[in-house]
Amino acid sequence: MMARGNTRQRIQDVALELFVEQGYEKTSLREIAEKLDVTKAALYYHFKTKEDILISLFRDLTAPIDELISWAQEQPSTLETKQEILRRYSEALAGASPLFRFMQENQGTVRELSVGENFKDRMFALRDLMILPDASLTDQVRCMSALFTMHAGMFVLKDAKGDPEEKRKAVLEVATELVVQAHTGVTTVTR
Amino acid sequence: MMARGNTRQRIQDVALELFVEQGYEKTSLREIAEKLDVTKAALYYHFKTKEDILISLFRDLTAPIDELISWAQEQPSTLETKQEILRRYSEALAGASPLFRFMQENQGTVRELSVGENFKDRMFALRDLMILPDASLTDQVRCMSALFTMHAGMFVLKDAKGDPEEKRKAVLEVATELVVQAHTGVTTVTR
Amino acid sequence: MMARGNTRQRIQDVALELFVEQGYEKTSLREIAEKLDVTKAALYYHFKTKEDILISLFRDLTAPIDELISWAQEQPSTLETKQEILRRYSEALAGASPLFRFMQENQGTVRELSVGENFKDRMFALRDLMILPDASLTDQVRCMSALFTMHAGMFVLKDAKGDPEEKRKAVLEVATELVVQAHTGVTTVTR
Amino acid sequence: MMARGNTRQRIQDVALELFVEQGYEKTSLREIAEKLDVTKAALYYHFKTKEDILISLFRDLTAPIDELISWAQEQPSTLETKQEILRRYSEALAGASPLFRFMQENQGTVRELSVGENFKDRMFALRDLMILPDASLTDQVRCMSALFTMHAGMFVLKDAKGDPEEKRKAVLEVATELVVQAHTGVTTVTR
DNA sequence: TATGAATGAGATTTCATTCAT
DNA sequence: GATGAATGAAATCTCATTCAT
Repeated sequence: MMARGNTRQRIQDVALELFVEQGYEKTSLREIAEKLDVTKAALYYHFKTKEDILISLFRDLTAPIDELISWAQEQPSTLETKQEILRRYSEALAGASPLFRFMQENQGTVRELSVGENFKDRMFALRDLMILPDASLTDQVRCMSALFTMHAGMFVLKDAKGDPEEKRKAVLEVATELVVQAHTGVTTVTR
Repeated sequence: MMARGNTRQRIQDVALELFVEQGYEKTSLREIAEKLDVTKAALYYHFKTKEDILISLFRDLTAPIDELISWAQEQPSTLETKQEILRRYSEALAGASPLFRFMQENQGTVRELSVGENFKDRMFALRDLMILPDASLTDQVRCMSALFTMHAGMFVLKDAKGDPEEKRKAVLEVATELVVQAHTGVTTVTR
Repeated sequence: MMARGNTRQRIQDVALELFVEQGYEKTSLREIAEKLDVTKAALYYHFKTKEDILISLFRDLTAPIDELISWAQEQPSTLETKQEILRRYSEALAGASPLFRFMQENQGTVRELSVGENFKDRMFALRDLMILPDASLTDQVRCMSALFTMHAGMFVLKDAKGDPEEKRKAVLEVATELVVQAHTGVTTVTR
Repeated sequence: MMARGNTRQRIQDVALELFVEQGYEKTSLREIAEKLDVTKAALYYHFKTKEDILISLFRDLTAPIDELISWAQEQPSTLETKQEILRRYSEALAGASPLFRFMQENQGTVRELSVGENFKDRMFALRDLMILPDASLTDQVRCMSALFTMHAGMFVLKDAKGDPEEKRKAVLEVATELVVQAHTGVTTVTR
């Protein structure tokens, strides 16, 4: 009989780990339960359904992004604000990177989960904060690209050599440049 | 009773449609069979397993990319070559966009399928063709970002207004700029 | 937080309500507990098992019937006695009509519960009190029919218009006539 | 490997037997499958859900009753018609008596199944055919009682001694008398 | 008096797959 | 080329029940 009281948290941890590793659909509750050395029924004491575990995981991710969005919506829509958004977003991503990787790799599955909508909404909100309404198509692509560079960058560079913090900086730099360029039509020459 | 003989093709079409819409795991053979108005057993006459259907779909996607890669490997590693790679890649993507979207949204699931490895290999080959071995971290990010911009661009801009061909051009333009910048340290000012 | 001490009673009330509405099997302890805003474990403080709740409910129903039966067994087996039995039975039924309805609609489930036997025994005892041992088959049917008319009448006429007390009287009248007829071979002409 | 082709029918037979014996809820598909020596999955080849098995069983019961109802609706609403209805109903019941007993004993469970409504509708249709719209409350009870006498009679007299056909006749006789009485105000003296 | 946490057993259902015809 | 019938494995989920606190 081991120390309890943290079971809910432990379920979340193990579930996230397995969801990331194998995908949501391929991870069974049996697997989660076995890894925790509890019964399947115990999972149902803490979460109403399998999807519920996922949802609870998402709340932890979306909270910081929600904060970021509402902060941003109160700022003037200047280039400086946008640079700050990217900076903060970069940190939020780094802080929840496994979940984010899961998100990225399971879009298809997650799409029809109730949580999917929520996430999409966040992405669109962010996009609207980055984009200039009357910008050229090319500049709009730049802004989207800035966001996606940050998403992708996180785990694409995972197997590249180098310090993670340095890599994050490099990704942020490229993303920032894209936004600057979308706003000013020039780029800071970086060498 | 209509003339058949094209069942294999029809299976592929319906399967792709459903895989894209719902994901691979969530699509059952029953569903595919019902939509085709044949029995599940009929599917097994044409394909050895469910995964086999997926693999057959991938061959159609990977073939053009393989051609692109082997063509590129015989070219000199110049900026012009890379620009041409992006141009050709853009077209390959546009030609198989549903499958590509499926790929993107089901990375997690597809990863452990035999087909997953194949795809990853292609991506790495492409990356190696775009990147300069001794480039700065930032420039490497730019090259990756160029590739991902193209992936994302396809379906992120799906709901944006405007002609698809124009959008493709805009995406290609931004991607090209990123690569140019990674190679020369400057950007073509686009206005 | 309101003053308690009546929890046992409240459990019985809610359980009866749900058992009647959904059947015994389909009603879970979770449901009962939730409706009472206590935990399932609390139910187990008051009752040893789920079946125990049912049994406790039955005691309230069977007590008046038991009284009726033992009273009847001490009376002479005359037509007047039988009419009085029906009269009293009618009142007992009216007083516990939800439970009776449950009984009626869940015979199948209740049959193998220990409580089932008890109930059947009561029914047979009543039948033996109503029937003449050497009566014709037809007259025996009349006596059974009298009893069942009363059971059914209660809730079959539920959606019919009219005052419940009047309906009870009408049912009792028909039942009484059946017994009279079984005993005398004639019927009181009622118009 | 035994002779097949009749599996669907065998499932229905075994299911009815167990449903009658233990109730619908308490009968598991495992049990049915085991008794048939097939796997649970085989049941799902023939029926979409557990409820579906029940529904299929009901169709066999309701068909003759439906015929009876539509025949009756085309007849003049005379006493003779009503006597004929009872006669035919008696036969229909005798022909499907296990199913009917199940129905009677599982009203609670069956009520919310889609099949429940159907059944209720039939009962109401029959009632409307038997009842005189402007009859006294007592006469209405007599008509309902006639119907219920027949339902109950079937299996209440099961353990009584005597030939089933004779018992059926006796039940029919009592039911008929009730209807006659409701229509004429007198009873045929039967001795 | 009650709760929080958990269990063991079992329910219904779904799936990919097989094979004789 | 295809079907009808079935299987074995596993999935999600529910339930009555227990027990330390």
